[in-house]
Amino acid sequence: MSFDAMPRNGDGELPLDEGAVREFVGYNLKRAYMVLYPAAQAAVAELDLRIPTFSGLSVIVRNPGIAPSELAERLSMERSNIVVVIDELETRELVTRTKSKTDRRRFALTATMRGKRLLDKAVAAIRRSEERLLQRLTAEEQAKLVELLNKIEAASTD
Amino acid sequence: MSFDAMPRNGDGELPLDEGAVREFVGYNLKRAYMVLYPAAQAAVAELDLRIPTFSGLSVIVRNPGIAPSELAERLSMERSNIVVVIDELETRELVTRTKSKTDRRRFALTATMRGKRLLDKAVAAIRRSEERLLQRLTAEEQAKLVELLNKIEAASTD
DNA sequence: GATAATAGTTATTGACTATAACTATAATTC
DNA sequence: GAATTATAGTTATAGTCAATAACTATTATC
Repeated sequence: MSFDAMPRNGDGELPLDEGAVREFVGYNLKRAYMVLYPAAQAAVAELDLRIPTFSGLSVIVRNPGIAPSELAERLSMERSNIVVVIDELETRELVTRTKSKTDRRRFALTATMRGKRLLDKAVAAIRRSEERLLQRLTAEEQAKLVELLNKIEAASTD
Repeated sequence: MSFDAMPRNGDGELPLDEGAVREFVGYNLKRAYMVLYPAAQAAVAELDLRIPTFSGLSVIVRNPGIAPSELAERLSMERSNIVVVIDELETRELVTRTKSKTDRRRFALTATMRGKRLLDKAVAAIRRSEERLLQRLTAEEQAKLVELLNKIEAASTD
């Protein structure tokens, strides 16, 4: 059994149908992402960080000496775009960029003390933002969600 | 107990740490989205559709007579950006745009036969794409995932 | 009737992504 | 070991989508 869509009379009293998009996991994914992303953006903006810059910093802190190309791969970004991120991090003295001795094509990226401290603050800020927005999900649900998301991510190599 | 990050020697033999980003639901959301979105994009591209155009069409088909501003609201898009979508749909004769009689500021958008047929094809194409990429998830897992995503979306009004 | 609000439009900007072309170094192949 | 190929980083540029401001026409409100 199916219900035909009713023509709208322009007075806006009929509830809007969601459209076929709602059947897709991708659309639901995007809608949820569009809740968390702007919130995270606002959280790090207070520390004068953009999301890509924050992401770069977060990987460099945990991987002292990482090369830009490795960073790009890890974050699935183009090398050309990672350059801008690194420039920003270096200018703000959050990261140092030194020539590798074993391969002079490469740079070794290392977070400064200042970079580490700022990262800690940024992490805390995004945590607060997610805590607020994920209130309706239990810890188990959040874990389950991440597990399912990671299964999708893993499928990209299929 | 914590493990300090090991300095990298530049020979790339150490596995890269994920960085603090991975702790966030938002990051995992984005990574999964970045698997499904380009696939859906490629699927509808074969029908000469972009994702926003497809989304617009999908809502108009189910809501004959819908106004552009309602469409924008339903898809969480700016009115100014919806105009481009509608232009495209009208030019391709997938949708008709007629003045509302009760409120002459408004347009009434209605899908043509051609629009409905193209939507069916596009829906089928995205379905195939998602079926392939969501193979690792059971039907129950997919349902659970959407349920959790919708809880996040609902939190946007908090 | 004057004022404010809404619908649609246009132009423009910004953020992020993607591509191509280039230089330097290193790895390879003959 | 010289020539070729591949890799790392960079620059410039373009594309996509989202966001803002300013404008006109119409309707609603005071």
